[in-house]
Amino acid sequence: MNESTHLAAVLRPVRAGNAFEETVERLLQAIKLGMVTEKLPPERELAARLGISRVTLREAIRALQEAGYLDVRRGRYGGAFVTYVPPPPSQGDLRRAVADMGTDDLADALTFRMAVECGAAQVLAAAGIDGERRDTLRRRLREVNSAGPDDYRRLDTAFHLAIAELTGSSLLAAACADARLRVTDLLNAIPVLQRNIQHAAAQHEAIVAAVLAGDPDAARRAVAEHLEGTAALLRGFLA
Amino acid sequence: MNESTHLAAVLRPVRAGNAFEETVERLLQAIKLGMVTEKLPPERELAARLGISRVTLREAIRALQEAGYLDVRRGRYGGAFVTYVPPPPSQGDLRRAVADMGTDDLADALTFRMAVECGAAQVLAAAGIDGERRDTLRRRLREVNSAGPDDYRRLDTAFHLAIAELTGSSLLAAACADARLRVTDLLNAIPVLQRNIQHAAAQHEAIVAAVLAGDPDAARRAVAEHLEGTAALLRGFLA
DNA sequence: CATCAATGGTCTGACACTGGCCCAATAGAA
DNA sequence: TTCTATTGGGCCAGTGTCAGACCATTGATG
Repeated sequence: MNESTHLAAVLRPVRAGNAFEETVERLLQAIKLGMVTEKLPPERELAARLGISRVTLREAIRALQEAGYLDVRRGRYGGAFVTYVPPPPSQGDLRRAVADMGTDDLADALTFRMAVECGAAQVLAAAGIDGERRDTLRRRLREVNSAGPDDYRRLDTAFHLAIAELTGSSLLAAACADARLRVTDLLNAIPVLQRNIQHAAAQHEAIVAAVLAGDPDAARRAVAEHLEGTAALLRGFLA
Repeated sequence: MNESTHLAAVLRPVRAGNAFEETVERLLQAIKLGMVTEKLPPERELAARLGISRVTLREAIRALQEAGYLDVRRGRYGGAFVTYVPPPPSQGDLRRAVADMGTDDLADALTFRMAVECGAAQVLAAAGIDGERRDTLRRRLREVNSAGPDDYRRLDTAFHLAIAELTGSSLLAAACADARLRVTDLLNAIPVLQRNIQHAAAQHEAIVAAVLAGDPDAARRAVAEHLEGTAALLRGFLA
């Protein structure tokens, strides 16, 4: 194994696609994750946030509009309104989603998610968090644990992301968001069963308890167990 | 805290800069990390790897040539030869590097690195590795632990990256490479003391032992301790 | 009803980036 | 010496992207 082994990690493609494609992807994920429930920010603001021109953003919005995800209205109090509602889960969708990304990429994504989420929980537990942030974490926990099937995925995402964000590292938050994005389609394709929610709730409790107790090992273990459960659920529906 | 809190993580800039800038950055990092010690791959191949046009790549190479990092020669057996040699560490360089990135970004980078590297070690330990990969890991360990001050940083990078790569997740490998890149300039600015090398060597041994033993908690703890040591070293030189 | 502020819609000139093609130089091979 | 494969160097036409300015529409407000 010579030096070129590591080169792959550094000399990888500089950009994933053109600006238009990446923008469509981003917006689609924001919508599917339920992070934008009403309407998108104004074009000018959104373009600035995404670091692209308004023209490119508008092309992406138009594509999503034509695909039925958005309803764009002009005039004051207008905007790009989200019309997307998650489709009912089906095994067919799951298999298609897996086929779309390939089994290698699936393993990659699950491994990546395991690493960054465990890392985030561990860091947060090790650093300790102050009163206000403790409240935030507890609130997220309450929200996801009291969610109904419709809101569950969205609030689960919010909970997991909150852990990364509370570390104060935007790089870590971005990595966790990215990891979650990569499995969104898969999770959306499997049904949300009350039994699974309750099982996950106990694990969420354990994660929060470990973080609040400042126990990095316990936090790591709790997250690992939780994500293992999710992965097992996926495998179950695929088998 | 409404839904918009999480938006920051998803509606972040789509691209970090233009293709030229990103390419210069990539190549510079590959050079500084010592991953390219002799010469770069041919322009045509490199452009394909980086997913950019040859024109853009050539501009980046010319910039690095003018900055004294490369020596470009034409004709068969020509190419872009690396002329860069790491400058002697100095406190001034360190302070400048810190000032360049800002203290917030520094904390962000250190936190990010802690999370992803701990996550990688944990995942690798949990998954277990076969004979061939065990040998790879052991070889990397031997190399870094027997390195002299000149080669130390390069082989240390190789060792840390090997852990991420052995998980088989290219996303994770990329994240770890990215994390390392963000602290390269800082590490290059602090002197490599024999005492520090020996201290780190013991920690590297502990990491490998935990991974080979399949003990995720121990692996996590060993990496955390190691990176804490590095962070403390940085703080010490800054104080 | 007239006005206004916020928002999407459109256009233009400039620059960045691409893909492809051919030229120039170089060192080894014949 | 001559040939040849490999590599960097240069150029061009086409497309993507940008920044900014201006137009069009809308619903609230006075």
